[in-house]
Amino acid sequence: MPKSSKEQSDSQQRELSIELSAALVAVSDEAPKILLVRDQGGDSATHSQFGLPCGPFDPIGHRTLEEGLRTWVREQSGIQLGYTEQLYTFGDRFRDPQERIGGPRPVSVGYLALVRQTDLISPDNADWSDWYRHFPWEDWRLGAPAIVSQVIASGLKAWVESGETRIDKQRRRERVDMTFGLGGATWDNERVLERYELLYEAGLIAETVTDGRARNDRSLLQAHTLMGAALIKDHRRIMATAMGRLRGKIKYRPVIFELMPPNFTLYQLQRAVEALAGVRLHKQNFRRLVANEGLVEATGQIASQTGGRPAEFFRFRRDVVRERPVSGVRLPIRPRVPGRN
Amino acid sequence: MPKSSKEQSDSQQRELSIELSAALVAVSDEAPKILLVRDQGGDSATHSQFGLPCGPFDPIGHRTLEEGLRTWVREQSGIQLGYTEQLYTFGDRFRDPQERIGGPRPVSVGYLALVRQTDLISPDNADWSDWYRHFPWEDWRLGAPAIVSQVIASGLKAWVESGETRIDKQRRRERVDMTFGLGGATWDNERVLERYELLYEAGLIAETVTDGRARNDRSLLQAHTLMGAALIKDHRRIMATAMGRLRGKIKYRPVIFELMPPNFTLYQLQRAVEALAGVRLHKQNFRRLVANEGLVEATGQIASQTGGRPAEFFRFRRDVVRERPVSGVRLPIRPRVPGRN
DNA sequence: CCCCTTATGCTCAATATTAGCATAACATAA
DNA sequence: TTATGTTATGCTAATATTGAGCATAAGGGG
Repeated sequence: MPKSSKEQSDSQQRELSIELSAALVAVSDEAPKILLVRDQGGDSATHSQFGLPCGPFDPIGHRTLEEGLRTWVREQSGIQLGYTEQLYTFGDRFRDPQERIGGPRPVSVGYLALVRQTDLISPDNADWSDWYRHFPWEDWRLGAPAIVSQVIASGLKAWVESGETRIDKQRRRERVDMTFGLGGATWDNERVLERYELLYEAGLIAETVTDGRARNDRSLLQAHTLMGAALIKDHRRIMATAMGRLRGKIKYRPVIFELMPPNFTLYQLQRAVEALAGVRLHKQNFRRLVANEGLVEATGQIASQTGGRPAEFFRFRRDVVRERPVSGVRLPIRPRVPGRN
Repeated sequence: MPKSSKEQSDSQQRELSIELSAALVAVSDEAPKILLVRDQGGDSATHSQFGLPCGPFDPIGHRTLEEGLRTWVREQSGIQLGYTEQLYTFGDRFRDPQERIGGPRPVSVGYLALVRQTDLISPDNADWSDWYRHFPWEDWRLGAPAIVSQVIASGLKAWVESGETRIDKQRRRERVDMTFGLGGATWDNERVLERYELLYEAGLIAETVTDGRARNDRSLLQAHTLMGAALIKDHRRIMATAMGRLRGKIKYRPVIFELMPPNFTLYQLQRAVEALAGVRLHKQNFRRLVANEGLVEATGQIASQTGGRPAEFFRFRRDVVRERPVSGVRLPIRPRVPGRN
């Protein structure tokens, strides 16, 4: 049996600190948005100065972790959080490059928070950023993104080839195929985190560089720019976790309505789902699903607006939640080649 | 804007410690099992001396949270963990009654770990306990458990009535109906945590008492005994989280095979799923689903054993995971009244 | 009024699911 | 040896759910 680690820990645990970080997600202009704040310290290592709202957990002042999070978000962005859900606790060593140069060992608890379109005023010091600016390979609404076939596939191929042994290469290839839907596999829109971590391991994104490699390689920098905007620390990883979770959750819980204004047309609803899921849906089937689940009810009001027949406004039926175990919005996915509806 | 909490936290964060706890789950004898270890300190407040394997996270000695967890589990039970997944991080104040009398503020990261039947030797100082001994209301394999209609329904009714306002009572009733499938709602086997927390709030289980109420009320003690065996700290809450997650997960990921021996009959597989899900399934449909998903392949070997026609042994097809986004084992639920198969 | 756009109703075929029926292959008791 | 009980396994009819698309309605702008 291994030596107990108790003695060590008692004396040295002081190094510990818990950081609370929030991925605030909203949808507007048919794009998923994430709230970023400018980092006071800056983080020259990744050339990024933006990150998620975050702050240390205060065991005295904060009654719960979530309360601490709410406080920090309010302070940094002025936003009062609504729907909030814990994502994951990250504690790997050297997550934050600061740690190498003597900073404290960070453990960070990531949260997903949903913000309604109507509340979407950009606060001081913070900005709503298009989610796909940081994950350009995740948007399949117009078909397979160019960056997958042009940059990622080849980059990952090189990584596969750089495997030590035959077995190793084999395993790498399988992992690549599965996570990126290459080699005949299908693209699973929920595997956002797995894809991010694979790109990280393969050295294809900016964050990897902070773990040692040359920082001045021009072509590398250029490639990394293509691969989406990085954030401080491991905040892009938290974003990936958030979006993966959200993509999964909209399918089996009616969380999408946390992002919608009180009244919306079915098409607006569909657009919001599409923005998050990163795929286009079949319109008629989508409305049938939503209607059959009894998720919405007509308000009687008619939309005044955009070219075409006016649509009716609907609202979320809060009662369904009480009635029965209610599922979210399944995804009647459309064929790759965009057709009429 | 509220006063920044930064100043406070810098000086007083020392109080912080992170505890790693693992819910090790296995299935044997058609019952889900959980590994409990005897608590050195004891916890007179809840009359329980058993808890999950756990220990403090050591930022120096542990490279990752999960590694720390593995170390602690190995030390306390001798078990080398296989499939492991992080559940949730609990940080509410006064989770642990020790805290009231000056103990440190605990933040605890809970994990779910799956242990294969074959590896099921009960280690020193630890025991595999029937999961339903701690959650007797969760087992619906033989229909609605008596405890729900006889003890819980009435207890929760009293709690509903003790609501302050009309609105308050109304809300309580809705919550009760939804989580326990009363008043026409359907029982959702995944809501294990919600049910536990509701019982906790309503004061129907032993853990509640540590938050203030009389400890010597005889009828109360008796009622609490009926309501399943408690554990130290908030370990029963972590158990609830684990089982809820697992019940959800077996439906969409093939995790059930992490609990099975390499070869098994389809009925053994079904029994394992039933044990976890807490419901009985339709046999023929179950095997069709498993077969259609391509999750298993026949080994050719025939079971020698129990009364009836011998069954064929199957094994998990590891390749499916590579082939496509593979779902778990959906639950073709059988009617309440036990019938033939 | 024609044409473009979006909204909405509806159908048809392909699959999946639910609930059983029926038969096979063993063990054991009459 | 046969009847009976038990579990395994194949198969089917009735429903429900999906996927794909046709068709019509109802606006706006030339």
